[in-house]
Amino acid sequence: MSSTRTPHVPAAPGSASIRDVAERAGVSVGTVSNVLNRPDIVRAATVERVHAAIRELGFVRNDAARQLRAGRSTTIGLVVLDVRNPFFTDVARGAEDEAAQDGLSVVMANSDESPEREAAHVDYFETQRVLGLLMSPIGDMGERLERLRAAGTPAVLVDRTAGTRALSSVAVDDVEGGRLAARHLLGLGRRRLAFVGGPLGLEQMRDRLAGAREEADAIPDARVEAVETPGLGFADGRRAALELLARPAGERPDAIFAGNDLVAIGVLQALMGEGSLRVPEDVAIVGYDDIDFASAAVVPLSSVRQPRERIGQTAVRILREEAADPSIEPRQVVFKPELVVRASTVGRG
Amino acid sequence: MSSTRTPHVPAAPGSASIRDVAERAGVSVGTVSNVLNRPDIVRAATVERVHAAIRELGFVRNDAARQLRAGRSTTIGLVVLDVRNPFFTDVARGAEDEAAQDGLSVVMANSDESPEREAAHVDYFETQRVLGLLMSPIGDMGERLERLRAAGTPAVLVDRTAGTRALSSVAVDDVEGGRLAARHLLGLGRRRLAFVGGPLGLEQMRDRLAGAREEADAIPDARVEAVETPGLGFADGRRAALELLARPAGERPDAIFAGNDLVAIGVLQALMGEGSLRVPEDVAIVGYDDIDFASAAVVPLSSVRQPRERIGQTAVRILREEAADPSIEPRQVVFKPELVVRASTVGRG
DNA sequence: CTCAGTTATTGTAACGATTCAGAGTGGTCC
DNA sequence: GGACCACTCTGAATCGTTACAATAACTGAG
Repeated sequence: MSSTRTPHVPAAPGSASIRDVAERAGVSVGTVSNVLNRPDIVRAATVERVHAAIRELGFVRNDAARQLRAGRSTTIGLVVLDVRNPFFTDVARGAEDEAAQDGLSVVMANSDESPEREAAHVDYFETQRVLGLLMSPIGDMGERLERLRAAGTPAVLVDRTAGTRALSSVAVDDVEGGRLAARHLLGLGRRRLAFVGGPLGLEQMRDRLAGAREEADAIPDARVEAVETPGLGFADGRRAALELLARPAGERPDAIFAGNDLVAIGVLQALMGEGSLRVPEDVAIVGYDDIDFASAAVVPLSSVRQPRERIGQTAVRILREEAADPSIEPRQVVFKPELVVRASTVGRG
Repeated sequence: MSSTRTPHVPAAPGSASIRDVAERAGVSVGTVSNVLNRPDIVRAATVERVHAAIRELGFVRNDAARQLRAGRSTTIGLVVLDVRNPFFTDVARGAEDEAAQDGLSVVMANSDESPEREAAHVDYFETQRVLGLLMSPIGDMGERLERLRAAGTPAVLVDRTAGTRALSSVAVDDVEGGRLAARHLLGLGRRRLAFVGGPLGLEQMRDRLAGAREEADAIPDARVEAVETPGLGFADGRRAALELLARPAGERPDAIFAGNDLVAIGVLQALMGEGSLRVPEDVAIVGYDDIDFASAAVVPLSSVRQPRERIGQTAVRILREEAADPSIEPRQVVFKPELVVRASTVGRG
């Protein structure tokens, strides 16, 4: 062996390994690794020499090897329903900030409300042996995620309460959000409410609707009609609003509670544009999420705000704990939403 | 050695390795690997036996080990300026679809227009030894990307022409886009155009403005005034529009060309809302990007469309070629934009 | 001068998948 | 019956990093 020691080629430009660094600095690979991971146990002069070699060779740690050895990566996978939705980007931001404190990274994948894409992303993250998964699932992932958890990859549901006690989740009380919105509208004297959002297959949507109905049921002549949309985009809101406009004026709702702000803005524009209705005089509108757009809409939008960044932060914190100790009990955290009142319900001043 | 052969523990639930699979199926690890990678050279019965073992053990390939051996990952890193911008998510979509054809994955990172975050993401992807990088850089990444390329990690600039011949890029001809928009507005008889967008430090913005001016210069009494905004959001458009509204009516432009659709929608809302102006009668508006919102605005927006998904596709295709053959010449692809005419310039019907 | 006790460094065995030279089997052809 | 081929499969080496036991070099204490 020692007679045929490999010359270990000069190494392509940027692909120096720890071994090249060791050779250059005149130390062993173990020492280089120590400089990288526990510099405190290495003599200062040696640390300096190794750093010099690293700089000269442009050495960059190979994370694949590191992971292989460690068994786990230091990346957290985040699968969101829709990257375009500011709600999720804010959650992502909160998660990233929290993760960065521990030197963890967050990478984002977009399922775009497609169960197939979602499954593909989870597959990918599984092969990557990510530290854990943060997800707002579209399909029924419960069983799969429990299996993953058992296999050492914890998952935390985001913006969804776990259907099972076996998984952690960080969500916002959507029933309460629905109550807040409806209570506000009812308090303004509106009686014919419509909930515009969907698909109602989404738990969040069902809960918001249920909360609203709960409030309306407490008032004799009040009711909440459900206008289901296939998605939660801008265009879905428009379409739903056009449907409502097609009705005789007397049968239209006098208040609309939208499944999210994008839908609300779509509704708003269609009602004011095509419908020439006045908001809030003819119809009051409450959105959900309180995205930036909400306050900047033609008529600033009243909306139910969720602590988005805190959701991301909390989810990462739980994930970290579960990754460190798999036997820990799953936790379900539920935040309270908050109503932000603007001109779309109370007019000016 | 053979006397002390490791019992190789039953393996924790989901963490079976290729070795466990081999043992279970009664074949060698090499065969399992072949079943995974070149099933055609393995006897059908063996393939079936191995697959059964895989299913029984819930085996999932460890990508870190795979990468380590291969030297490169099969993941493409995508760093975008702003995940919320539908332009980038569409580019991402195009990239993902193209990549998926080759079994490659795309992961997205958001620099949020911060050079620090951008650098951190590039660092991360570098340690990951990604197959390549797709990015719309904010800071001056030229030098760094050239070094990465030399080290075997090609990068393709997206939505930006490379400042250097040493890097590939896929962009859209923004000067032409500016020409299209201005030509259209001038053709409608408008003479006092305003370009609303910015910051003008962004190459894209300068080019669009330059294209518009080029057209206007060909017509005696036409001119294009630049109204610079600090960013490209909704609110930036609103603010700029309010400024214009503050002027005496005679000094207001009769047509506005916005740096992107978000700005255009902000302008639109402020002009119609606060300003009570009619669009397009009093002021015609052309946006840029043709995002979904554009066609769904209060007044559907005329806009300059860029082939977003094709940009992503093309970028991946170039990246793949460069990854396969590092000596290949960098290419600069420039697509032509296209004008989509809607009610914000030509009114109804 | 030896021995214990630090402190700094080395060398090597993993981690899991892939690759590739080689071995075993069976069939065909002369 | 031997040579040759095709087809399957095996087993070991390898990728770059980390952890850990072993060693080396020194410092005082007795």
